[in-house]
Amino acid sequence: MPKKVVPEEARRRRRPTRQGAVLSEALIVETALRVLREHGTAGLTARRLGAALGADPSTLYRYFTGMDDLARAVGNELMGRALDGWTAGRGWRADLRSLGLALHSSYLAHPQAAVLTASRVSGRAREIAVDEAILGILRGAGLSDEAAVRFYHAFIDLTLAFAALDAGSLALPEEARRTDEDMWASTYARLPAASHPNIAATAGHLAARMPHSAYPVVLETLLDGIAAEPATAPQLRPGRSRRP
Amino acid sequence: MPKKVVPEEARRRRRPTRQGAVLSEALIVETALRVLREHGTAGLTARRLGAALGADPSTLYRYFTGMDDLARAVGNELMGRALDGWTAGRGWRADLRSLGLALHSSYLAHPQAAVLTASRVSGRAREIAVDEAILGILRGAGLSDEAAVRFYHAFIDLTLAFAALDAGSLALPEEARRTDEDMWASTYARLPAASHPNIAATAGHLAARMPHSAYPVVLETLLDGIAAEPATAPQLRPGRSRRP
DNA sequence: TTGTAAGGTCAACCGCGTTGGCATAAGGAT
DNA sequence: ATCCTTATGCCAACGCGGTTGACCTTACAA
Repeated sequence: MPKKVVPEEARRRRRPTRQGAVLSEALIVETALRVLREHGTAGLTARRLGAALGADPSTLYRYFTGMDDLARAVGNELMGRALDGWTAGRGWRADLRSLGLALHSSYLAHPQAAVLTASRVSGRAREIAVDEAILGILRGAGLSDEAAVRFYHAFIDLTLAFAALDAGSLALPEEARRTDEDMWASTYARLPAASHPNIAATAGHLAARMPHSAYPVVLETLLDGIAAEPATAPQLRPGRSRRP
Repeated sequence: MPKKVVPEEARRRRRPTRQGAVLSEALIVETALRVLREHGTAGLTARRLGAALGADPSTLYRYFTGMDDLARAVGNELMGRALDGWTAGRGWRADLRSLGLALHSSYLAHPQAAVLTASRVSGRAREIAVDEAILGILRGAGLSDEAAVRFYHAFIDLTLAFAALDAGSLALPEEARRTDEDMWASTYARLPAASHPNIAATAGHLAARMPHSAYPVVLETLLDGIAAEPATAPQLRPGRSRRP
């Protein structure tokens, strides 16, 4: 058992496993994403990941201190993928909106992985890059440092919190997911108007809206809130505001 | 092993366990909350809960179909506790704000339980009661059914998503929590201004704000968004708006 | 008073993360 | 080319997890 994990950039010897695979941190993370997709959130086990890699489970401890550490590496990978498919330059509001949606959908593209990682701070490089980008947009929009941090905090936590929540239902086994979605059309729609007048009156709207994410709605109200914040620097470029 | 779980209200025989305890769904849920607080999110195991109740682990399967079902019952309990400590009647904006904060703090009062349950829909009675209350406030404020449902969805998902996120860090072992919080004062504060100018410039604000929840900030922007929605009914009582 | 089955217990199954010991081959030094 | 070191892989085992099937035992209905 390793006394310490060797950092990826210091690795020299790449001994193939008995079954011929040459391991690396990137290969393990990538394989973990595949295993998560195929076997679900609880299906990422050291034994199964080892088998998928053609390696002994204990070998993973040469690369990560434990399954927890591996999970954080997976989270960092999702952050990086979001940032890769994103470009700035169309004004603070459009940039912030597109970054939020990119993060949200990067996580939802791997729901089982998102459930496992979205609530944890990895502190790794690509996560820090995302933080830097958000603060840059807000400060570039002319907000004071205090306001920039206040809204950075709101923005990133909102995005990750919704990523985790929305991923939660997507990550359910197909059958359970349909059951949950149907609940709005069955259980809730059948509550008697006498005891639950408001649910009864809106059952149709509920069934139509609840299976989708509320993230875009809340994100827009947050952007409205940012737009209403007085700027302290002259370069404020006002985005499309709710009250033009 | 039971073929089927007998619903709580149909139970007749209350045989005490070998160690004298008389079981019930309520006692089990209450004990689960205690075990969660004492042993953490991963510490709620059938064996440990059985021991805390003075019963065999397999006895739990007479009351719940599995640990998953038990978790949903715990979540329903947290919903109920929030609703118990809440009263309406001070206008839609104050009512919605206080209900959101009540839910948020009810979950944060049991962080280990919140992590386990906040992302799951229980479909049980007290959760439905919360849904009915929210829809009632919004429709009572004069919103159209469509708008009421849109903002109900945003409100409940926002609240639960933040409850889960914020509970996540509170539920960490004391040492890990301090490490996470200190990260803003150590790792982030030490990033060179050359590569991360925006983080470097705001390090002080970050260290001060990040350990707290962003929920109140986002909630207010959502309430602003609701206030800006045109009412279709005459009884709209405008709350304190951002633009008076 | 008696029969039934609800609600307990017991023992066992298999999978989990993790660890200590060991084998081997990669790659720098000579 | 050869040797030596040690990184990196494998193996076996530990304790704990959820869950199950078979089996008692006793509260209640008839």
